[in-house]
Amino acid sequence: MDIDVVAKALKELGHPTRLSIYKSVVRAGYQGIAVGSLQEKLAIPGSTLSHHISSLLSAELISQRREGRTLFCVAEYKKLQSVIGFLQDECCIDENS
Amino acid sequence: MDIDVVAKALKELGHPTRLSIYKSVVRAGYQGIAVGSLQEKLAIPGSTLSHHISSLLSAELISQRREGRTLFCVAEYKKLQSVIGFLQDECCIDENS
DNA sequence: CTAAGATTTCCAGTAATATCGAAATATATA
DNA sequence: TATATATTTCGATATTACTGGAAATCTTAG
Repeated sequence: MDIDVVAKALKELGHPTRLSIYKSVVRAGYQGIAVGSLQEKLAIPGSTLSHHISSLLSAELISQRREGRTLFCVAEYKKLQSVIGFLQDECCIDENS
Repeated sequence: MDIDVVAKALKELGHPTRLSIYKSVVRAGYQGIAVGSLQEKLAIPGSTLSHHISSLLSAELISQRREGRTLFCVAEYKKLQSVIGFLQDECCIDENS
């Protein structure tokens, strides 16, 4: 996995509010969680929330699914796995270098 | 582990140059790698490198050890482990919430 | 077709981050 | 002590990010 892609993902996770959002989305499972529910749960203005969601989308950490007027945010679990994989594989101790 | 602490660590890792620095430091093992070696290896100006190293230090992702005039950067492996742990534990699927 | 609900985009102000040359500091060596 | 080496701090600038109110969009329901 490309280091720039990993850095991008880590960067977007590296903000307290966004990390909270992401945590809520992940814990919501495969069905996801509505944007409105996130707003209620985290008590932040809609526009601010929307910006943060865009950031997470831009890193492909989450995706969205529409159901009527409601947009659900769903975690891209594979992305998180590959980021964790990078940290474990590329950033491990190597006595030969 | 506090979410703000994790976010801080992720934020500092979320920059391509810093992630490269961190990767080199981690792979250098417990002996660490000299600041000068990092500069040579990554070909960036000393002042820029120094700022990035400060960022990593501020997140306690690395520490330093002096040997004569040379400063070695050493990875704080426990920190990485706890960040990975957070992502795996706090950000796992939970069907009951 | 109009109104209401859900979410985003626009806009603007403010704050934080990134970059790097030059000067300063710290440490060792002659 | 003078000099060389290693690294940081200063200072200045450019860029990017964060925040949130207001307006716009998109979608469904009446």
